[in-house]
Amino acid sequence: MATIERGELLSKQVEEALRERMRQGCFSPGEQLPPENDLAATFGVSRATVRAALANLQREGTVVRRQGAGTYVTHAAAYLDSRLEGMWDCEDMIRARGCEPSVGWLEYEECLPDEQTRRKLRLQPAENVLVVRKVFLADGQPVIHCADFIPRALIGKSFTRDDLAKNVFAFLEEFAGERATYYVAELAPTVADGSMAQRLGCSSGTPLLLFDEVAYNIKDRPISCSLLHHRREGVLFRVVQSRP
Amino acid sequence: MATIERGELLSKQVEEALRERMRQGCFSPGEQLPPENDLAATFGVSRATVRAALANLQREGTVVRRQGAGTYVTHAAAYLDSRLEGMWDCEDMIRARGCEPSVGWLEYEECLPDEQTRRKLRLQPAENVLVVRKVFLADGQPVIHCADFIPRALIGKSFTRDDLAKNVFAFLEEFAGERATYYVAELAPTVADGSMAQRLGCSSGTPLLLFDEVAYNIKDRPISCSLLHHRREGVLFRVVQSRP
DNA sequence: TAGTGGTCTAGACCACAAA
DNA sequence: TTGTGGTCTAGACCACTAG
Repeated sequence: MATIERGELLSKQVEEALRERMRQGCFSPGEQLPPENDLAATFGVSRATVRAALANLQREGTVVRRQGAGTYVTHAAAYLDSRLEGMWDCEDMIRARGCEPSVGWLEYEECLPDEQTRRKLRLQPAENVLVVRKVFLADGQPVIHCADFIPRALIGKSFTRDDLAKNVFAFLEEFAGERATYYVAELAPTVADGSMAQRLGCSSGTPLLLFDEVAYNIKDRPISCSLLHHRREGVLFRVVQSRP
Repeated sequence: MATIERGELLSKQVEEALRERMRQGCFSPGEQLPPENDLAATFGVSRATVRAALANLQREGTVVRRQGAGTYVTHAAAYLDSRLEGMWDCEDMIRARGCEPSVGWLEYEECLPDEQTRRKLRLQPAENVLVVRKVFLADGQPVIHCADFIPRALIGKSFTRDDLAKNVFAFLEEFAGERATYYVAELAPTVADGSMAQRLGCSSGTPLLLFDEVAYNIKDRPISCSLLHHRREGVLFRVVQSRP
């Protein structure tokens, strides 16, 4: 029943097989999973491979494990789509809520960054940045205001306005040959000011969730920073914490 | 130089040893770490053990790894204290920002929960909850308003007002014999209304970050839920995302 | 005491990146 | 081509929980 094949990652296949069974209700929330040795025998893989799969499920909160007691299914599996973890793209976030994403407005300019941006990107005083501002719509309703700042010097190829509608990380890979390996985001609550309210189609004073992010390449060099303002109705952020 | 001993978790010791060297500047941000085989030989452990240690460092964003290229130190190690991950306690959050935590105000009551709370805790219609409301201070300044909801039936021992000043998870372990194994939190921006503003010593309309949390025990039963309102100045939440 | 998950080893092979 | 990290195995022993 496992249909585990060589080729794909074995642990990923085991993980997906377990996930699928949970979706089908074969294992229900609160129930205990078979022991690792049984699973290893069932799938025809080593116990270490099963453990890798279970570790992934545990990290995302789908199962809870306790030494001596067993592995139990949680009902958190239902929340998997709205996780804060692994979010790299505004349009994916919107899709995760079951809406159709689009870009409703876009403008860009090349200019000298303000002091804070300059420091975040570790730029020399006279270095320019490309600033891209957009509003993302979910089923036609504005939900996210995004401002991306990219060091001008990184951009090696010429681009068009359409290229800027892409995710900043995709843009960086294509036009700067830079890959973001990690980012650091700071979360803060804020309220919409006049221009933000106008662009997001809400009234001034509406609460917004601000993500202040800086992305780095493998060499730990900052390659972009972004300010993302999320409307409360637009995106739901969930955090699942589990402990041993 | 490693001083790895039997007894403690080997992988934890390796992890700490590497962390310590990074703190001492022995490995600086942007630098490459020695290959896994070298580290294994240096510490006198197997490569799998080294990999477990590196996986932990990678997950928290302290290092970035790429197949074929190597393992690199990031500068994100400096942010380790303000992580959203692993936050289970308001006072710890406040300490993480270098402030002294205290409880500035506390009130509690036993009552019937509203419909939303009842559903979150999966309670029968007539079941009571213990509601505890407190305000946490950071160096004397109010920063977090916390409301905890605990099913009354879970509480087996009698308690005093002082017991309620504790972390809800510590309270549950002591007075209900229940351990929280994971929680699900939803983040949302909001603004202070009249009473909230008064308790938090801010003006009405001040932006706040709301955590709407539900905690579960190992059997996937909800054992408490909480509404946490954070002032922007009070707590800094950072999220570090890394990708393979 | 039996059975569970947690840790560790030694070795193998593969995929990928850089010189 | 060389060296890196990524995956997988088979087996061992330990720590904890429950009956």
